[in-house]
Amino acid sequence: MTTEPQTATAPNPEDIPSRFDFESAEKEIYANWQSGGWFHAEPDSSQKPYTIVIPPPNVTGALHLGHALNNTLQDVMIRLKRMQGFNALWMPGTDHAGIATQARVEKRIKDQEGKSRHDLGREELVKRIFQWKEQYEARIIGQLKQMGCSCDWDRTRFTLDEVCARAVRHTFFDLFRKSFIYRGKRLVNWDTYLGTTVSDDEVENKTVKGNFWHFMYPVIDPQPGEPPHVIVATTRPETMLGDTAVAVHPDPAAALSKVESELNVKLKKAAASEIEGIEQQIEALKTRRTEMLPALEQLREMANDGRMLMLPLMDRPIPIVTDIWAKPELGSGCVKITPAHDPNDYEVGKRCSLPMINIMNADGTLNAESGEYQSLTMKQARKAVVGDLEALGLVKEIEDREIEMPVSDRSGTPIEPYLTDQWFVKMDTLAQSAMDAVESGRVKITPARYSKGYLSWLGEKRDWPISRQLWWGHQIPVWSIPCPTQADCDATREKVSGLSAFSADIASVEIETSSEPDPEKRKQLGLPDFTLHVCVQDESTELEQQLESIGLVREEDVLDTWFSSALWPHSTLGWPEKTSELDYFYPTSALITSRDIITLWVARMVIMGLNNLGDIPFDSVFIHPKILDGNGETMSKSKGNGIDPLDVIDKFGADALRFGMADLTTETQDVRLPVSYECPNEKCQHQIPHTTKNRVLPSLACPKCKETFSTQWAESEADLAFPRGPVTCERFEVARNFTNKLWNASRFAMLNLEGYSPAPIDEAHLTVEDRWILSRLVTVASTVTEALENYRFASATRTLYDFAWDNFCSFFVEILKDRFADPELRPHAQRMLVFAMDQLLRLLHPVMPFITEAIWQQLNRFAPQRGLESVADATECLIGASWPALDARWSNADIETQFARFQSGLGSLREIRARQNLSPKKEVKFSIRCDQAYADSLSPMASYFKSMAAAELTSMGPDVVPPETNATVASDGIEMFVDLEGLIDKAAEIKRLEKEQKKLEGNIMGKEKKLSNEKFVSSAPAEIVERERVSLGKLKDQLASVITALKKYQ
RNA sequence: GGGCGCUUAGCUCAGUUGGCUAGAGCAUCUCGUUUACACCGAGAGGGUCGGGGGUUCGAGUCCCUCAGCGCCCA
Repeated sequence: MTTEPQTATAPNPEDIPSRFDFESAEKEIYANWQSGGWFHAEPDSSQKPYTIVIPPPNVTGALHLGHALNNTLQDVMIRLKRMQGFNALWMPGTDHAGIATQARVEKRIKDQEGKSRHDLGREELVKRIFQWKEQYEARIIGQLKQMGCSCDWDRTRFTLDEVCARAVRHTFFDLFRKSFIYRGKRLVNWDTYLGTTVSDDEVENKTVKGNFWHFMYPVIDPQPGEPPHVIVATTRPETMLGDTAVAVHPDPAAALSKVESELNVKLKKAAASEIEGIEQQIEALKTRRTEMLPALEQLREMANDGRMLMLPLMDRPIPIVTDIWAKPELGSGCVKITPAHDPNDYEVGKRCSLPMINIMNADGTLNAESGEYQSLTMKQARKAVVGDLEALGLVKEIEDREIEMPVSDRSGTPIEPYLTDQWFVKMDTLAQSAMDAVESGRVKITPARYSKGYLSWLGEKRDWPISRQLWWGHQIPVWSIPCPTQADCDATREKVSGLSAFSADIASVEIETSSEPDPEKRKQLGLPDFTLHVCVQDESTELEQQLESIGLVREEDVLDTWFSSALWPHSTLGWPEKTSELDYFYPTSALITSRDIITLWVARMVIMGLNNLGDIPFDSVFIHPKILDGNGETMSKSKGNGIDPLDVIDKFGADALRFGMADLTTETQDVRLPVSYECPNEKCQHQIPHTTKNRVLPSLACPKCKETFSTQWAESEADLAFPRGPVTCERFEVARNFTNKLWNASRFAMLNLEGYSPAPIDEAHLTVEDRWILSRLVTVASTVTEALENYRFASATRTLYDFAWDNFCSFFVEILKDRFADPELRPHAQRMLVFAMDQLLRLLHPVMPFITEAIWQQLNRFAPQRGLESVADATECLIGASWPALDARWSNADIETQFARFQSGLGSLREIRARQNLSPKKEVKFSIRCDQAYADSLSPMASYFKSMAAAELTSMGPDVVPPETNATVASDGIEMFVDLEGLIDKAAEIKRLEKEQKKLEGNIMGKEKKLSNEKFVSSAPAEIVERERVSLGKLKDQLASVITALKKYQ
């Protein structure tokens, strides 16, 4: 059903700007999409769902180009699926990002007000962080909107909001009740500044200058022949206060031999430059064997005899133990063991059942266990300990040495290994379920190689430490009470179990047995035999008060951020409520993220989805490349090399940003994006490449024009007053130029659509180029669809770019110019142009939604009804249009070959024109000697040579006689003669022919060699051999023709 | 130490299962403002596919090895 055509009158060229004004268009278009409800999805059983949950950006700060990439790809998929008729939901939201955000806000408060979090208190700090969150959440969402992201904003979630909090409580309760959650001691990375644990991935190792101190520990009652001291070396002398043993290798001779043989193996393979160093090492080992081995073996015997050392300063007897951690090839061959303050020593402590003495308070000062050094900081203690040992004459040597120092990523302070109580999730069963999901193919990871890391990480089944000593996050819903004795424990348990919550099964109790096995020691340290923990499912003031009145106290710690992120695919859909959304949209369809959080996040979502719903969270995971800067470094906030996508949008437009992003999404794992500032001074516009220094400055001076400009980091009024220097990158220029090309193609259409009348096309009227563009459209549409559905984004963008520019603009539109000039051909030509544009716009929409929508609206003004075999009203918005589904019968290889002949002929003509330096207006005549079939296939396009190469085809066929003075081009079994009477530049022509001759001879030789190789002819597939033969024949014809032509001039 | 990548034109990258003369964009050079577009058009130059070995009729593509770079996990 169509209404009367209403074609707008043609605009004047000056009515349509020759550049797309993306700035104003983007805002308006986005607002229209939103008000049209296009982003919102409701469960609807008549449609298939397609769901993506956003990797929630951290509210730590603004988004950078890495996020732009991530979200572009998601929006491309969502828009594609929406057009394909799916009920597409893109679930948006943000992540509270525990430590990262708290650290950032704390630092800000410290800088601006000089206050610590303890000055503010928990409630006030959380309030402040919430204010920060509001600000950055708004900014992040604003950025996503400007990028064109079609998220269902009505459903926006935050990992700390009520819905998510409820999901967290229910999950925690469930795991607690299944006894998957426990509390235990663990050596953690302690940030003494923030007063919290930081995870391994938040620790950075720095190489700094330090010392290696050699101390002498006296032997208690040395027997005759025994040394009076044992020498140990350390880079952290202050930890000796917590030493509980000295270790020596159980078989030093064997250990030395092993090292030596390893060195010998290395020596054999070593490069010349390394040989000397390795030989020296082997020599040193030999010396060591003769000089030190007896002493080490003696120490080993002493250890076996249970001999003791006196720990200086503390006057504590400590044993000599044997453990493989002691390296006989290093230092004295003995190593001091501080189990509570060193990860390796901790393992030794566990192996040798050593006491673990914690000498540090949470704030980094020393505690009562360090005797008279109590309340010094670790740094002060170092000085004091070294000084005191020197006074005692127990320092043997101090070496200068470079040491690896772990530093907190968040605060920059050195990490102290620290033994504390932490909550854990038992991973064995849970991890196995997530491994099965990927191994069985229920969750498909693309590119497949990333499954390996996922599986091997899960395969370790290491328990997940989930407590963080922070205030920003989900507070652990556990109330605890120490029970000194079994009797206390039973009594408390009885009291607690009597509460109504227990009969309602919304609270659960667990008993923790003290980790200190020695009852005497427990008494000494005041440790209870048991601790009773109660976990409460839902927030309940009443129950909490009841528990507290019994004497239970709530755990202060909060949960690891990833705990709530792990629930994201179902918590956002309302779980644990049985919502219709959950029922309809879960499991989600795709998860698109970057590789650094495959284990931290992806694996845990699979675990939690399976645990909470018994189903995987998503069918498919796509891991996209990481964006590196021009120096090959990953973009991150801490480095300051992250680029605000809005900078790019301001300069190039959102479509260019998106196209650029999709275009660099190949299957590689990283991609470099060298960026520069552009001097905003109109007359200068100098490009200033980013360096490690200038990329973090709030303002800088242009080295060329010396004018100062501001950057994205500008905060002060003074900096903001300077003009903003945008960030540029070649990739986006290419993309921007592409949008402009598209804009102008549509501009051409608008200027030529007056009098457009919609009608189904008559196949009889289709020209070769019509059939060609239709055939190309079928191929391009299927290539793009297949590429996008398999996450090959760059392949899709390149196909589209080439098609739009090289096929559509450079040929189809160019040819149409001739046809528009002819009133008889015009109506059909208009319909073809309209149809081709319509299809192209649809194909480009997922990647470049704004400009395609803008052009669609214009096209709707001039050609509201369109179609190929039948005509229909176009949808009002492109976002809601259907994905192209052109009948495959339009695909036509013969037509494409036929058209390729025209293109090749045109190319030859243009090349000759350029070589001969003919002015564009100078018309030439040419003829083609070819068989009749070829002539017939080319003749429909003969007239186009005139407009596209200023060349007139005078004759074509088998009997063509070349003109006296001509330039000859032979290719594909034909000869083309360009009449150059009175025009020829002989030297140029000879040069061209000689070059051609050389090239042909080279190729012919290669092919002849190949074909004369009997093995090739007999082994290679027949079609390959045949292809080579045909190709050789043609090359020989061409060469003959070139030689004939050359002879004429020589 | 283990794992995963990368090395192709001056730069940034394509190159599905080995098979026509290894491609693109930018940059460079030449020509051109013809009424969609100079954010444009026409043309050109530029590569022993990191080195070495192997498998094969045939290797940028598969295998081994060496070198350099990056990331992840210890």
